[in-house]
Amino acid sequence: MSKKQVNQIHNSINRVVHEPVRLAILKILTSAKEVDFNFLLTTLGVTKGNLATHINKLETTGLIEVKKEFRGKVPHTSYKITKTGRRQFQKYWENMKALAPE
Amino acid sequence: MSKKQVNQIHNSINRVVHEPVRLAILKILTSAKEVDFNFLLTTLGVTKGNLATHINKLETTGLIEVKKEFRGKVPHTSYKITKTGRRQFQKYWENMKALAPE
DNA sequence: ATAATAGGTTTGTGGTAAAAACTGGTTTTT
DNA sequence: AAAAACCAGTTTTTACCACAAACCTATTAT
Repeated sequence: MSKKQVNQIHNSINRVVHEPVRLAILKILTSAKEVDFNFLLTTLGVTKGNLATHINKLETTGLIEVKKEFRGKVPHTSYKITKTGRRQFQKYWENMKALAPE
Repeated sequence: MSKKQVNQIHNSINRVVHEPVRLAILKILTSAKEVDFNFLLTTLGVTKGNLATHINKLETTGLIEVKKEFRGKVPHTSYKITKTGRRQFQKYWENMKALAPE
């Protein structure tokens, strides 16, 4: 392995994507049709506050889209990955491969 | 993808390994024969203090071994990955694969 | 009436990455 | 001889960030 190849690779790692809980959310969103707050909550096993924070981060950075609606009188929030999100998720993994074992 | 398969996967991610600079160090150490402080410094492009901290973390968690010697009167420090380090690096990537796109 | 659900926000704690400054010596340059 | 640069860090400071716990408003189920 040459110096150039490894040089600065850690700088290419997108920290927003890199966080494990957010990685899991993005992974789920790449394959699932519909995903709502409760599904993520039970699937990931995190606290509500923590989940809300991660979702917020993903939304404000444009990686996911949030849809809020009322089902009757009950609020219901669902999420989907954006085109940018999908691209960045792919790109993240391309960069990570440079740090994986051969 | 089933719920069970994703459930809690983010908890399996070893945070010591997960940090990009440390990932890069471990990647280098899996293939390089000899690696010293200066090589890492110039290759990674981080500050000395930052590098020393990461090295410390890797040493105290048993992932790398530090060898200090004098070359004449000049101190020289070199590093190698431990058996545990190699195993954990492998394991980390196995776990990460569950979060990668198909 | 009470508890549970839904989808959060706010607050507080602790950990951590990273840069900058400092250290104490050695070697090289001028 | 003095200055600059190298070696391998430690210490200090800054600033962010993950996570948990508590709180909130409203609705629905028992």
